[in-house]
Amino acid sequence: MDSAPRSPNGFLAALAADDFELIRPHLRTVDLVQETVLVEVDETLKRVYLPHRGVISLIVRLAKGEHIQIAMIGRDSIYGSFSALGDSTALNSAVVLVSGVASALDVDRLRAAAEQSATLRAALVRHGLAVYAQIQQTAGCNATHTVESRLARCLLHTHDMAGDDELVLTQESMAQMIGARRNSVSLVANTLQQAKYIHYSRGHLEIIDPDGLSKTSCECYAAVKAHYNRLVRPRCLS
Amino acid sequence: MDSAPRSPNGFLAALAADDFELIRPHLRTVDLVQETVLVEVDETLKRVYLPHRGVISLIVRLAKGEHIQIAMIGRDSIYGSFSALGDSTALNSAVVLVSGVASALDVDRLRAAAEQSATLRAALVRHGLAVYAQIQQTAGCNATHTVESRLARCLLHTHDMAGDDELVLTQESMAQMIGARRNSVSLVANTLQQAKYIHYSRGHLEIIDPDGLSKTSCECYAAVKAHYNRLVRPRCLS
DNA sequence: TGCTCTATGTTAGATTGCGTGCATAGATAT
DNA sequence: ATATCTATGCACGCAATCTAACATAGAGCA
Repeated sequence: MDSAPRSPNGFLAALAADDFELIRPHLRTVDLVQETVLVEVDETLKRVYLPHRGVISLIVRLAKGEHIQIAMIGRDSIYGSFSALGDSTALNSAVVLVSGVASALDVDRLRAAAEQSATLRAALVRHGLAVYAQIQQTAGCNATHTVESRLARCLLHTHDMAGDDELVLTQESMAQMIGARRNSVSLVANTLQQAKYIHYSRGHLEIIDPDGLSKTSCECYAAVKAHYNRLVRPRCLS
Repeated sequence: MDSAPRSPNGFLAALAADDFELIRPHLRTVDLVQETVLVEVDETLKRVYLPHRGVISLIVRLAKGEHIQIAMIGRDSIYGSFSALGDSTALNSAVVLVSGVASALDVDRLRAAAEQSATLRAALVRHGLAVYAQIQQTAGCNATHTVESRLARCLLHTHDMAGDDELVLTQESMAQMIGARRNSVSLVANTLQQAKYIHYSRGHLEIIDPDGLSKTSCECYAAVKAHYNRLVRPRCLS
């Protein structure tokens, strides 16, 4: 019970031994390279991804070329859980936000395994719901909260998901994540830096004071964390 | 094939005969009364709902007492599909937005049936994903689109979901749906009325020109419709 | 009929964030 | 060292929306 985790990915580590055996032979390790598009909306998802390090960003592309981030997948979770349970047409686009490493697995293999195991299906549903919880909170947050709150929230989430204090992120990409303009982000990022919550320079961002960021963030950070704790019991959102 | 539909609810009507038989004995008809809270976030969902008429609104409650609508469930779909597949703790609150009638079914019964039938599970996943698609579009929409576009989109969706041109809806409730203030809604609702797209009076709203509303609406309406058509093949979002 | 409540209309000022453009400075290449 | 590129800082005007308050008019009730 207190042995080292079988996998650095939370989804895999929490699986029952039987379920893990069903998919273990098919796992491949892949690099997650920042900016790589894993899948676009309406394409068929071929592989699910289980990050060990790094973050996958789920985004909705809008008509004017904007792309709004709706959720993030990190080392605690899996991208593509619902695809394995049913329809493998991607509902959104997935892009690597922070470089890292992941296990990858053919959707068909995972689907076959899920058809054999109710507990595996249950795990996939729970992880899918954790993403669902993120998305609904994003919807509420985007409707009413300020750019400053949303940025703080987003940085906290990224920090948790990546499990690393240093992130490679420009203000431009942060702006796209929260659906704001770059100059608006520049302003509030400056404020956060002066408050010593973060430090950044030319695309390198360091989270110095997560508690400080929490104060600036809206309640959405805590709300998502609570859902995650119940559904996924993550290591990084402890 | 061209017989009358077995049920006025799209989810039930599209089920294979075997799957329908699994749950038919447990269906109960219930009234959906406007403003009724079906479940609050973090409560255990007892029953799933399959509207024949009327609309159920899924909302996220935020810290300052706001409640933002993230999706709607109408006569084509089911509220609680994911609860039956896995975790039955509600991730959001569900409130009756437009009065009507629904079939209701104990979550436990549906879960038991789903455990016996892979095709039933697949249908539940597809309907759950249709809601997921709504929520992610709401997230993007709330981030960047104007109150006017969002209101037009929301009215079109409600119109489709309810399958009725006349809705009982105040400007206050519309405002809460899209996460805006009542006076902002008053302004744009006025514009829409002058354009002869809608007519309203003291809580009674009539959709006169859906095509006109489509022009005012952002692309999010069409995007959700496309996902629905693929996943659910609804009758009302033809 | 008159009273009251609720839904809607309207206004004014404040604020947030956008659109645009440009300046600056660190990083990289030559 | 110089040039160039990219990330960031910043400023100005503008549009959308919020906050707050008040006016009005149907609807229902006494």
